[in-house]
Amino acid sequence: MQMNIKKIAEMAGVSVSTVSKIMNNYSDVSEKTKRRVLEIIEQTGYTPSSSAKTLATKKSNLIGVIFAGELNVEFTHPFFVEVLNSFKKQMGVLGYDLIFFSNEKFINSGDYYSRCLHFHVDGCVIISGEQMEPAIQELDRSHIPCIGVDLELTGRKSGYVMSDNYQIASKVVEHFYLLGHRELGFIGSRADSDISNRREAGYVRAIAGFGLVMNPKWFVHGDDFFEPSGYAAMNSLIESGDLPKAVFAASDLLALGAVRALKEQGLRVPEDVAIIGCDDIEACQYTSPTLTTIRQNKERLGVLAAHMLFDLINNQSEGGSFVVEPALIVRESCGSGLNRLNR
Amino acid sequence: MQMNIKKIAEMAGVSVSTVSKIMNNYSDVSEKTKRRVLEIIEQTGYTPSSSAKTLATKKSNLIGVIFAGELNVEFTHPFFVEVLNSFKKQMGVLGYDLIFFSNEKFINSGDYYSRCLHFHVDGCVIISGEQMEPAIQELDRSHIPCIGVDLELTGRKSGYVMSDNYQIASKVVEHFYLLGHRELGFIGSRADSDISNRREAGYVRAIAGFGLVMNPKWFVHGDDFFEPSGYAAMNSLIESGDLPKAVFAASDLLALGAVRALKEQGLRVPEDVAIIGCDDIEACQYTSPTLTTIRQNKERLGVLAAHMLFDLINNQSEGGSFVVEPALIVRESCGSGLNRLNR
DNA sequence: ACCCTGACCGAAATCGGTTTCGATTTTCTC
DNA sequence: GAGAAAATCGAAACCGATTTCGGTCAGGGT
Repeated sequence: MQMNIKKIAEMAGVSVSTVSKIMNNYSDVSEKTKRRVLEIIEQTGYTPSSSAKTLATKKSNLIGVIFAGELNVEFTHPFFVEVLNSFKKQMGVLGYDLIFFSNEKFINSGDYYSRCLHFHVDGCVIISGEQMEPAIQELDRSHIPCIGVDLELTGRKSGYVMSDNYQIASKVVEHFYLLGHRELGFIGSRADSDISNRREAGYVRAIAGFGLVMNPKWFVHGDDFFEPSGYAAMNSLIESGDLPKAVFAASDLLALGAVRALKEQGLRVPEDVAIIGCDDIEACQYTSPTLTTIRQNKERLGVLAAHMLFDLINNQSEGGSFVVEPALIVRESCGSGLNRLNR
Repeated sequence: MQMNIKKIAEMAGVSVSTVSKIMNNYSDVSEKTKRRVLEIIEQTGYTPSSSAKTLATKKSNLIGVIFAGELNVEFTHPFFVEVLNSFKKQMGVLGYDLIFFSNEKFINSGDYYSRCLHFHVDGCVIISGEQMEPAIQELDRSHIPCIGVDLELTGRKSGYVMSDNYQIASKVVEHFYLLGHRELGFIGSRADSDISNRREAGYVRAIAGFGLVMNPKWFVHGDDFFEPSGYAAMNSLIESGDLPKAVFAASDLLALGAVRALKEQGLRVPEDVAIIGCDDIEACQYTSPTLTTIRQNKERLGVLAAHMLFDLINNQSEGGSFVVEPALIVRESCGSGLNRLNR
């Protein structure tokens, strides 16, 4: 039988307010009645209704999760999924559950702000990597605490986490350089992808920094961060007849697609072309050749996002950003640079 | 400024009830006042509070998502992620949002039923593939509509979807058989994995059905459905010095792990050992060799789960199950069976 | 002019909690 | 043992919606 606070109160012979106080650790309840009431709560398996509680307190202990951007990443992108996993776990220990807004109900309207109000979420996390849309800006500027993952939110109650994309790029160039490569190519996502652009900009800068010249013909772009885009991009490079000796792909999936295209044409990785990816998703370890990549600390990104959001919700911070350090993970797709590097 | 129904009513010069009726398509409101009120709602961007609505109606339009089982699959298993993606999309068009319970808050208590009541979810989907835990049974037996994905729920208000695991196994054996293989091995998940066991049972039966003999030494098990387990399992097979000519792995990730182990020992796939996986996750297309596998129709599983749940919620069905047909996808890891088969 | 009928609208109870503040009881102090 | 302080408890307003049911009013029929 479905319980509510009134029934509990009756059974215990106390008032509704007393039961409520007990559930919320008020101090003005005697140990004796507290025990008695808790006993009954235990027996009946009573759980307070979240909607009633939310209605009364205007707090829901719910975090909205938004996958922004045109290409519906949703759960398909391994990088975001891993960040999300870590975020969910951390948010769980902080006492919050996650609610995922479906985009289908409001097709093209994407009115995230309204839905945040609708559900009374205490805060939300926005996962993107693409350009900022108006609907997101509205949220960013609102009073609702928001954390962007790979999305630069600058509102008063907002913050974001991302990896240092410039450092990512410069680590790649350095590695290529030390391995003796001077002809560096790049495979990115679509032109309006903020993250891809940062990596490209950092790459270009690092190339100059090492005194190399960049060849625009070796810079190609796919439609997204997924494997087929990398495959297509590398094929276009191959067809041009002018291949660089080393290619940095803005995601591991792009890199994997590039490798597949190369192999299909009978070209060897790393002997003919060296490849470095980005993210360090699990698959990197299982492919052949295993993929040299830049690791983004996905677990830390998730934990940081959770803590920043928590602080924002509890007014213990004013927003801001956290940029986490990437790390070069040397595997096979660039040759055994290990030996040379460790010398 | 945050709106509520009362303010809207005042601004429009009508009563609260009238506004509510307009929001819910009641017929006893004149076109004129309806237009006037809608105008104001539009201008103010008013969205009704879900908690107040849920409190009053006892419907939340929320679906709880539960990852059951000891090994925290969460978002890490590509198969479930794809089913979930499709489920989320379909549930979205039906007007529902998803809420993910975190396990951390109630460590080891896993009292899913209470949390369903707490959030007033209209139904929930339980993703598993492992054995049934008591906390799930409680939910299954409750009045809350539940759909299991790879989990056999039999309650009065429950149902489940899964692929036909026996057919999966028999398609594998048939394919191996037609390719001329007579020595068939198996790599499964842990012994208490329901799904793995079904596939194994079907495999054993099919082997007998083709008049072959099964060799228990060629049947090994990992700890889960992930890559490292497959790697370890294949290594133990290799170490035994007695390798089958063909191996069916209960998941693609297991299969990929097995391939990696084989390659590491200088063995060739498919020349030395043929491999078939299961699920047809995206990665199958990108590995080398590409992986022959049994495709589970993940999109259909998700859509079916959504519709079954919807019907259950609206009392339009009495539960039951849907078993979807698997399909053999021939790629490289068994050799070019294509030619022989198409003859 | 009167009654009847439908169309339209609103008052008020309700959902299940929280929180304030005053009332009552207990304990303490001298 | 009286009075004050502290501890304990409950009445009632409130959160923002829904829904029932009765009231008002316009217009049509006679």
